[in-house]
Amino acid sequence: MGITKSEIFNRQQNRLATVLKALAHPARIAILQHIIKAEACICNDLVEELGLAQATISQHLRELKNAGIIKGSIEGTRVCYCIDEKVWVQISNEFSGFFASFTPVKNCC
Amino acid sequence: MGITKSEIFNRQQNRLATVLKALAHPARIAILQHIIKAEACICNDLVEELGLAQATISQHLRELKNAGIIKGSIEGTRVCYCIDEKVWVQISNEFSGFFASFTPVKNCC
DNA sequence: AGTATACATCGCAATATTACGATTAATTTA
DNA sequence: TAAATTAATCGTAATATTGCGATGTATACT
Repeated sequence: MGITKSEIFNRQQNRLATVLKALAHPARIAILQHIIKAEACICNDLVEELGLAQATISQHLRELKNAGIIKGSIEGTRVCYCIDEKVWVQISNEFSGFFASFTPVKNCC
Repeated sequence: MGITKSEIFNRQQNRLATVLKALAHPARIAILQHIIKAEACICNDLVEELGLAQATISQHLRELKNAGIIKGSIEGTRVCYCIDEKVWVQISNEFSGFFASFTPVKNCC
């Protein structure tokens, strides 16, 4: 099949999985780290920084943007990307909530 | 191509991406939530709980196991799965570190 | 021994992802 | 206006993922 059966899972599970998928690629991790490090925004620098083709970087940026993690604003011929603070905090909280939901048990394995 | 160029990213980026990928599916999120909720371990219950075929659940469990997130111990004809506490904490810390690395800036977008 | 139970694995079909060259669109500079 | 710059999109090839039926394997029950 190859198609995820989203309808059998709840909204939270699908949402979490979607965000995780957006983050689940080394190039996209690297892109986010660079955006964070550069403090300000980025664009074509990433192509030189990462050593991937421009089309590939653009595709990764689109995925991050679709997930709402980053946002871009047009500045002349360039596009300035940066972290969407609101979403970042929200995701961060969802994640800590998820990880905090587990508390070690002794009676198993 | 369809193949990720892992060699151009560092160990941390690849590691983070791998773990994220293992978590990035609603079925695997649901499996983890069920294991956590049931406190003890699980096995065939997941097939009835989630409504996916046994082969499919088994495949998802293998991915979680490969990522080190869960571990299973054989108990007769059954296999008891549970969260690997050590790895869970480690991942949790890596994630909070990653999210904490961003601090809001004003001069952009 | 023979049957039942619980999982893992194989093989397949449908679909998604990754990467890139080529092209297009918009803006800036000469 | 022409050329240059920047980035999005299209099309395509290679590969990965998702899901399942069928089959294999190991242990438990009778």
